[in-house]
Amino acid sequence: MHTTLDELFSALSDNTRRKILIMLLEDDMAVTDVADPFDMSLPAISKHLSILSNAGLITQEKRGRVNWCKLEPDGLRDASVWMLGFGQFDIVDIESLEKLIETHIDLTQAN
Amino acid sequence: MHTTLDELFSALSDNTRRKILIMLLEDDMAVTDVADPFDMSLPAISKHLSILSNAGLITQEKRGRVNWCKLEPDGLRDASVWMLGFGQFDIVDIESLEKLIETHIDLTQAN
DNA sequence: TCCATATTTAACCATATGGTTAAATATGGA
DNA sequence: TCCATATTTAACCATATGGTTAAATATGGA
Repeated sequence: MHTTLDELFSALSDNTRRKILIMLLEDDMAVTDVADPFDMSLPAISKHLSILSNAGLITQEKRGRVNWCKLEPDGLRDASVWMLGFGQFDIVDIESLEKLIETHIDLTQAN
Repeated sequence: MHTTLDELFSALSDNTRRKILIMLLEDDMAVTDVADPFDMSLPAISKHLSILSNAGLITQEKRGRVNWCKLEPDGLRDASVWMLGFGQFDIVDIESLEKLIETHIDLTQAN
């Protein structure tokens, strides 16, 4: 799925959508369940979800009546590649990056 | 300068603005010079620049008639912290990250 | 002093965005 | 078959966004 950086960053520029992404980090969710914590109508959430889909940040799979929303792990890739490729590598200090890498390696080896 | 993630991602969601940031990676520039490569009016560029300022991605310093635009190195920090903290660490594969870190360390030691 | 240069501000416009409510659609289950 | 549940679509609305041109502002320099 080819999406533009415009779509990606724009999808990320809304706090509701960022919260949804974080919720989906836990587990796949039905649209109704995604909507639950928000003080907002179901159609509004439905629209946010299609924006996230179009940006490649989630996928949706309809099983029966339920449309399951699933985080798309590679969705952020283009955005982060842009940011890293941007060259301002100090965006995160080296130390915490190395810590993250170690964590990642640990997790990998735990599998 | 406290800016929201909304402002940050939203500022990054426009290709003109991303191009401007990359231009400023080279060197500080006057507003007129920033505008030059774009097929767009000066006021339009001026607006883009204030959006980038408000998002904390650049700073502007007026010297004489000229308003110098300068990349704000830490501007991307909050956005990238969000993306990394998001947990999907595979956004960039470990290998290229390590390569980047090495490059960075080389550059640091070259100073 | 007066013109040129650099930039922003004002007023405007078309389209996008993020929300609403009401209606439509599709599936599940008694 | 018929109602309930899950979700989307349609129509609408207010405000934001990204552009325009014309005018205003401020500084530099002859």
